[in-house]
Amino acid sequence: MTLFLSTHINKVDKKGRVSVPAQFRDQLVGENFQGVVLFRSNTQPALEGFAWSYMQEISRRLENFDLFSPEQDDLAMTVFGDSVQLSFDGEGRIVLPMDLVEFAGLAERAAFVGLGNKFQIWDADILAKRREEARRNVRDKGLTLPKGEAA
Amino acid sequence: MTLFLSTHINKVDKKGRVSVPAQFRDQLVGENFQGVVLFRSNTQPALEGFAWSYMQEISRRLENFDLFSPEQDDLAMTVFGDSVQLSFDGEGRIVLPMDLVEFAGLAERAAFVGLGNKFQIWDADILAKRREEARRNVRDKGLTLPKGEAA
DNA sequence: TAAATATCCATGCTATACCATGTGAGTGGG
DNA sequence: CCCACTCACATGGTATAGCATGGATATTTA
Repeated sequence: MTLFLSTHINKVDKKGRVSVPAQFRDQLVGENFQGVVLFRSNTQPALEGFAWSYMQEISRRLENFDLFSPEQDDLAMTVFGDSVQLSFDGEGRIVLPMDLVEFAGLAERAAFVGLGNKFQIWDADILAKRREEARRNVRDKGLTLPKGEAA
Repeated sequence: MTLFLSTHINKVDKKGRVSVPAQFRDQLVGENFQGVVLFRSNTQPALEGFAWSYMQEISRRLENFDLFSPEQDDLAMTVFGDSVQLSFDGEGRIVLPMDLVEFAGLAERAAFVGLGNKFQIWDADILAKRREEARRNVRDKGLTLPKGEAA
């Protein structure tokens, strides 16, 4: 079971290369494909990363839609068509395509945020603001975890 | 498992030749046939490409219909009759037939869009509009993947 | 024989695999 | 308890092989 935890900040060099945190890499050993799959978050200025095997799961779920339904077309195009397969180099780095760098507003520092079976990549500064906002929401609205359902 | 991911844009030369992205090529090469099977999309101005192995899967599913039933005939005719087999040249290129080029409105740049177990070929400019629409739909309608039955 | 199609050859570029260096944390010894 | 050493991880730079692309030549077909 892959489990991405905690937040790690690494540098993005001018070619878009960035080290995937070793803790995350360790979760991916034994995969057929030594690397990650990235695509744009639908709701946030961030990239979402998965193990390649997780894409198979997504592929299976997509088949639950009716074939030729507009919803299926839209999802398939955004999920698969917008995704990229990035393999590690010898040092465990990936190269982020330019358009994804722009989409996430990535500057020098990239923040890898573990979210269980997936992770996100944020620009560190944007994430800091976003975090502050989230904390405020939790405090103001008194959000709590319901018992039972949480994984 | 074949899994077509990401979008690649390649040039179409004046003879209709276009390189199939190497990433896709690796998944398309079978024992029987070195190439790709193309269809007209039923819903969009695009071509759909499948691996040879996927065609066998479709063939298997068709056998679930009664032999010689009108449904089987109709399906088989549209599915197989409209399909085109295109083999690679030494450099991994295919030659797109004129009628398919017209159908998809292909100009200079052809976009290969990975959609999981199949891929589509779009004119790059037309795709840009369509992709924008797909992203908007996913975001506004809050489309998500349905939960799978098994984890 | 001419046109259309397939095969072969040549080239520039870019992605990626490789090598080399810096740095910080953790450990063991003094 | 503190210091030094070591190792793993992050980071920067470079070279090479694969890939996309263009053109030329052989082969087939009408």
